[in-house]
Amino acid sequence: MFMSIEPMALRHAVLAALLDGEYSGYQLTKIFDIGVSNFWYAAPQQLYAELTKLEAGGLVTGREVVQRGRPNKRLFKVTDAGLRELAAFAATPAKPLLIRDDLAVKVHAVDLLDPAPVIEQLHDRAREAAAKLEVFEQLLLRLRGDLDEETFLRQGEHVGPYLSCLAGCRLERETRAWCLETARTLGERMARAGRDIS
Amino acid sequence: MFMSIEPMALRHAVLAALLDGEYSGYQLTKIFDIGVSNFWYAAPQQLYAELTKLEAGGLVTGREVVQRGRPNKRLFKVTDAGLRELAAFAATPAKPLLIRDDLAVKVHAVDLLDPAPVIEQLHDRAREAAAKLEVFEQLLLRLRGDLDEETFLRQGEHVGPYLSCLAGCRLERETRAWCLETARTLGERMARAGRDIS
DNA sequence: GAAGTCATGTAAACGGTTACATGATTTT
DNA sequence: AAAATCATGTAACCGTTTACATGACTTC
Repeated sequence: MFMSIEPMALRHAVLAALLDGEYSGYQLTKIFDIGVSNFWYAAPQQLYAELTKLEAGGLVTGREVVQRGRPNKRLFKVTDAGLRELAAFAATPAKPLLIRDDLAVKVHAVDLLDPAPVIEQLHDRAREAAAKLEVFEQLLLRLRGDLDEETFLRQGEHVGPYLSCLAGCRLERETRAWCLETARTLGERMARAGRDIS
Repeated sequence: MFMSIEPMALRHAVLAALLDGEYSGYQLTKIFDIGVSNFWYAAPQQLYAELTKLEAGGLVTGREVVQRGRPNKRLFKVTDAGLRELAAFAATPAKPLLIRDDLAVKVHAVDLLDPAPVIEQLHDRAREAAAKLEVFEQLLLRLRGDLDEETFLRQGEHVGPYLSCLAGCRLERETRAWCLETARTLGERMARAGRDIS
């Protein structure tokens, strides 16, 4: 059992991601790249390490799966103790969301810098956000099957992943919109400044 | 001078926050609580430590200000070397935004947990988002003075802080909306489940 | 033949958080 | 008299990131 009471945050994200089945460390890295990526980022190496710790703590169990033609893998699932841990976690007050955004720092300082590379990065980010948005929207379709959203949210059995994915959609949509607007604003200011010189 | 080339992320946020004047460590903690809080979180102790490192690296200079009735303070401003550092930072590709959200983890797992505390936390988060939104909107008003937004963005001199604040507004607005919607959905499902039992 | 995927780790360095520590002044 | 604000730090711990390491099989 774990002695520590509070921090250690990745742990709960891993438990939540494992709730709907058995996955290997490698498969988890894929899940963290897509389905969970809207609320948690983790590097692959973190996941392998975390699974080892969770297994040592009895919150997940692993079983070896022998494969032909491929390396063997270990599939993990959440134990009863793991579920209790998640329940305890869910009942304690959430910490406010902590943001740290490189690109916003650059925009904040843009008046004293060359705006061109910042504009380029805003377009990059907008493209990434659009791509993620598409992935999330596909995921929503898959999750709700042939029901429309309202019906699914009222009557579906597993709405958690759907609801968290909706948050991801909102974030990506706004990110895309802000990046494009900001890039346009900075671009127009650049154009004007160029004209003023010539 | 700093030897390391890339990570060390707080540093750039501090430089960006210091661009519009001289501030003490204590004042910086206030700025990180408000104006910068839409793209970076830092604990007070981090800021004191970071200022010390930045000064040792020549990226900021501090000057002692003797005060009566209050402890003396040190005011810091960005040096030319600091500005060059920021410029170099702004020109390198931004890392994708990394998210880690406790509350979304809980929502993701909510189907197997007691939804009541999660709903409560969603309301808490919605309230916080609304409060932050108000602060940001006041900040926007202050920043653009008596110009309307469009005119200010075209002709204003310092639009960086305004643009980054717009991102904060978008985020808080969506956060509030998602939290309230999600809380309502979960609440209605709870009510139905309660009726089904009785 | 090269690139990509499946599969899992270790170790070192870096960054962030929490707890502790101090002390004067101002406001309630 | 107590609480809040101004003002700055140290030390220990925890969590995250990066670099390194390995190897078979599959697809282009």
